[in-house]
Amino acid sequence: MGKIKATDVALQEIAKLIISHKYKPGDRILETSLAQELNLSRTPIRDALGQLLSAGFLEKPDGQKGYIIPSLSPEDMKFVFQTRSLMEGEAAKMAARHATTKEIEVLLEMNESEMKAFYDNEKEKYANYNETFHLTIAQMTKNPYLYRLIKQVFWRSRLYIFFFAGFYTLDQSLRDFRSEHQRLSHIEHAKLIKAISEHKEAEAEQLMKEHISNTFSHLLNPQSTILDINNTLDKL
Amino acid sequence: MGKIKATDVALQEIAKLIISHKYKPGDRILETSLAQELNLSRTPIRDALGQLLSAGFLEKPDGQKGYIIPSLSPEDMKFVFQTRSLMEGEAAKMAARHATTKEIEVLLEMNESEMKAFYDNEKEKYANYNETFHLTIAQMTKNPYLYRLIKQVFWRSRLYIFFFAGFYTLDQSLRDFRSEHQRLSHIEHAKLIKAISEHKEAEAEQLMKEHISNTFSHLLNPQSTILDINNTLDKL
DNA sequence: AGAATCATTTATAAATACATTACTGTTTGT
DNA sequence: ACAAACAGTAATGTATTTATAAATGATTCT
Repeated sequence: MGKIKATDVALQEIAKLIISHKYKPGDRILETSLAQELNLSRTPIRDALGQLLSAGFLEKPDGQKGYIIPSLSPEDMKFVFQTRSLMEGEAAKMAARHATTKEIEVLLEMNESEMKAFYDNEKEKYANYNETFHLTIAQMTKNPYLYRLIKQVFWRSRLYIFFFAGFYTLDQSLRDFRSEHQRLSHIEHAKLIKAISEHKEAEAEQLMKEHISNTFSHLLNPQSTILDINNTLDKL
Repeated sequence: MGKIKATDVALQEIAKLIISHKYKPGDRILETSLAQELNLSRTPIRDALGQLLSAGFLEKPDGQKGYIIPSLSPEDMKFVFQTRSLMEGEAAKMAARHATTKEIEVLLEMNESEMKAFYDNEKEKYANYNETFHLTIAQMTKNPYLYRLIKQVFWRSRLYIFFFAGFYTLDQSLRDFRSEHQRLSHIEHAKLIKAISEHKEAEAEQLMKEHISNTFSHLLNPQSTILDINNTLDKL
């Protein structure tokens, strides 16, 4: 039977600790303390930290002990989203090229659920559907390497999404504030699906790049209405 | 003092075992046997295998024991080089945008050494300079994520280079055969450096993509003269 | 007081030991 | 003869121990 491995438990839990702001950017994380906190031996913790490291979710200062949560900065954020734009733009293009009716259906269903989660104000769900959407398109390239790499940067970008978009934020006022300005990401998704289903490669690529650029601008500056069609990322 | 860690030793040694064809694509690798072979405990071996896994140099079949050397196929190879083309193409463009005189100098020196290694028929050195060249350009983007991902795919592509280009091949006749048809990669590098130093972004991108495409075609079919300017990868 | 040195504590790297799961070969039943 | 089932073996997952390196804090010296 499928048994859950301690390593995977550790992975989930560590990610959760970061997402829930228990550990913040800049903080040091130690194997030992985590092992205690999660009631596991250091081995699975080590494995999990290793994975998070290679996923770019953590960093290891060399010659020093422990791991650190990467500190977030607008510049770093720019790099992350720039990379996403390049890779996911290409992915959208390839998806548009090869998309089957079955795949389109899946995307449409996903978009439905996403919309529902949005109107029900279920942010965590919304975030999860968002991830699934982006990764599904990455998978539609049929290129396993592209998929793998996109997944990595996407994970890295989640750090920004979680810290700046106010999921799980303890500060309720900030939370409310952000909600009001939440972007209508799913609408952009819908447009993208349309372009993909019509096999319009260039358009799909363009829409994806704009979408990612919009996410970027909005995270940086939530009150701004997203109107700039020109790729914000390119201007930086 | 700087002390060499057992994990790093393991990394080097395992890579060497693969490169030297002691383990071939499709083979299963076991922690235990490696530990014995390298006279190390399982812990550093585990760490090293984990790193090679996330670098795409190994795969882990789930529900099964051991790691496997990914089996090589033209299709898989296409995916690898397609991804390299996308990412390194962009890298070349960005490098052309930001290149400083100092950086150009470094590239030129590298190209010199590369040329020398070629004429001295020092294949291993030649391969190493090649890697350094590509990764240096990736670094010139200043985007750490792009760099990291490029490094990963590059490593994956090395499997093909090592198995198909006849470095370290035990079969001497194959080795000789390949040598005669060795590509003048460094000449393409030189052209690329020129474009970068003149800040011709589009040209640099194009040259890099062609270069990677040429490498691909040549590995697939060594006797072919490389003349097709049209991107072979795009046609597949 | 402030810097430098040393001793102590704490954390990691590596090795080992134990528990669990996948693999192998044999046997048994049809 | 072939498949299913079982037992035994070997490899992995996890825990623990040991050895080494880093961080901390006290102490001394200037």
